[in-house]
Amino acid sequence: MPTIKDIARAAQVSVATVSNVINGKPNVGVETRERILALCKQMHYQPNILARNLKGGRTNTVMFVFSDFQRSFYLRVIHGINDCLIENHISMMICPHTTIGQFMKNGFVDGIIVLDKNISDQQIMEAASRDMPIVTMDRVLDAPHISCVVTDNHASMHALMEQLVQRNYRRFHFVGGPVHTADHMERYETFRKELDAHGIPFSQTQYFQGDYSLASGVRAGKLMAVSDNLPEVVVCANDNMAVGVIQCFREMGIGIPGQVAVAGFDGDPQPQLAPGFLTTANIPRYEMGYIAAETLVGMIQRKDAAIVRKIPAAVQWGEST
Amino acid sequence: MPTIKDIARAAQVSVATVSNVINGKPNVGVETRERILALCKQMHYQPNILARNLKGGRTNTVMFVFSDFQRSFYLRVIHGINDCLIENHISMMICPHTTIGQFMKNGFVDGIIVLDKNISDQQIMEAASRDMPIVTMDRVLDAPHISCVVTDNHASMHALMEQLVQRNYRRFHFVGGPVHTADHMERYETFRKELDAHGIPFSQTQYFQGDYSLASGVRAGKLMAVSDNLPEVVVCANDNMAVGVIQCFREMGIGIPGQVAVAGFDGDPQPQLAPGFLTTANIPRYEMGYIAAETLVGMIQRKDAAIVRKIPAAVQWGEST
DNA sequence: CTGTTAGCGCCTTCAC
DNA sequence: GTGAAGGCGCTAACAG
Repeated sequence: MPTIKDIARAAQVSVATVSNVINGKPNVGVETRERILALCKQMHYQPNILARNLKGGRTNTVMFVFSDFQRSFYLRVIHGINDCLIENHISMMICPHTTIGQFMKNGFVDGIIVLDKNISDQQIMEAASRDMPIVTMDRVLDAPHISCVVTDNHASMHALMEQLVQRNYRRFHFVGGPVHTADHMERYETFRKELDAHGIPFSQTQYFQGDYSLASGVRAGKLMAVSDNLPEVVVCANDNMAVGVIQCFREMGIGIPGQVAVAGFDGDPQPQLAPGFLTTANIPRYEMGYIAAETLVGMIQRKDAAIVRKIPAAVQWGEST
Repeated sequence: MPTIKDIARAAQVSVATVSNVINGKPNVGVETRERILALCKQMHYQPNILARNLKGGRTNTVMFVFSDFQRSFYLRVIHGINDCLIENHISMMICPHTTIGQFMKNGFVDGIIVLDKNISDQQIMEAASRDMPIVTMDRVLDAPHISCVVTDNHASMHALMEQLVQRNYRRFHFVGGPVHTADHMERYETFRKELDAHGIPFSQTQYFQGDYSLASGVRAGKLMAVSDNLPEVVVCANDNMAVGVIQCFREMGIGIPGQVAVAGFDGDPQPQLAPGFLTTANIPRYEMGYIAAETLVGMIQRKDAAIVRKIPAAVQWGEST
């Protein structure tokens, strides 16, 4: 690999001049510039990013912190991030939470996208406090250099409920996720608010506690069935639990949507169900990745201020309702 | 961020001594070493990777070249790679084929894993010729610094056929992929060989040309059905086509496996089918990623010679046969 | 317009 | 056992 020195020698100029040409500085004569450019091409010169960065420049690399390789829909997030970064000629580095230390700290990357619950809020804040632009996904943090991209649970649940009410569903059950999670709280809150808005009553006997797992959906379904407490429609805080409810009902011979309708929330492919069967709020994973990357690039290149972007999930109507 | 200089100043020693301590050189007094180590911890010192590499060291970073974010099973490959790299304290950089240029060339990464058909053999060879350790996946290249990790189509098809024959299937159809692809050729070749080995005849009327797409599977199925040319079992060069065949048969009221059995090859989740329904050769994506990374790490750290690793896919018996 | 100089943070001789 | 000096490839500040 030729270095800037080799080019300088070949062109009979100083390295500074070559550097100026490469970086598009105007202070170089036309013929000198052309000559150097030609040489660069001819010798296949590639500036060394490491050396360049050592001097405080940019690495044109963004880090994506992410560990959950079990959930295949995350590939869509990565895809979105990647597409945006490609357009901006930026590279992506994927790091699991275990190895971020060395990179967060020494300017190896220009910015960070965090979608990893193993990272504490504090770690993120700390990195941001060193002027590192950061975008968090699925988590909201209030700090100067931290932008956030999250699902708009309110708008999404609102839209879903509007459609359900419009189709004349009146007796609702709700299967909730872990009570302390933001997703659960926001989804449940809006669910209740919508019922109130339409004057539909709701009591504690209509609420079932789950934990986002399929098994907890099955449990909830069983509980409804054995206590002969069937609603017109079951709204679940996520798809997994909805699938559990459906499986349970099917096994017990309860018709869907004939006897009970079921709706979920997430929109990721459910191998146990026919595609498009489940009515759900479809979180746009690809788009959220793209938007996260776009936001980060703005912060890096244009010093954009931190911003919280709430992305609504479109209602995807299926046969389950 | 403190630099080595800051540590040296705080410890009242020269930077060289600090450097020696950090790099585990023996030529430092015990108490000096301890004092410096303590200081490093206390000041949260992190050596700057960029500067370190400038001097020809390692970046401890591996590049994974990959573009096909449509196929979700690739997440499993990434997972495998990632797990192996974590164990070796190496970071992973994911680059689409569009941005590899700058990285392949200037020692920004210690090695490369390529799983991207958009990269030409020649590009890979060229990078390898500069002493860059490379592992290709799903493609075999014969060059000094290039190892390869591929599916063992022969062994896998062999195993699949053995089981089919053992279950007394005798009349086989085959739906092939694009004839020039290595996967098709190897799978078909072994398919034929197995038939021969068991004295089972096969004629051109039993071969159907597909292109790995679901649609081509449907076409093949239709062709068999309308020409009243149904076998006991249809072996497909991949799962997609098998799903097509199955869909077609179902629509035409042909029982599976009652009238015709169907087997595929790949083992990736098929949203149209119940999980575990299709009999197939299950390619271990995670493991292949892991092995690819492991191989690369060996080449980087232990200067292992290039090697071709063929990974067999386990037969996964389902209800379709 | 072009060249000289001085670092960026670290590591590697080579003295002492 | 420790330190001083030089250099990796590049850029920025300043001279000329």
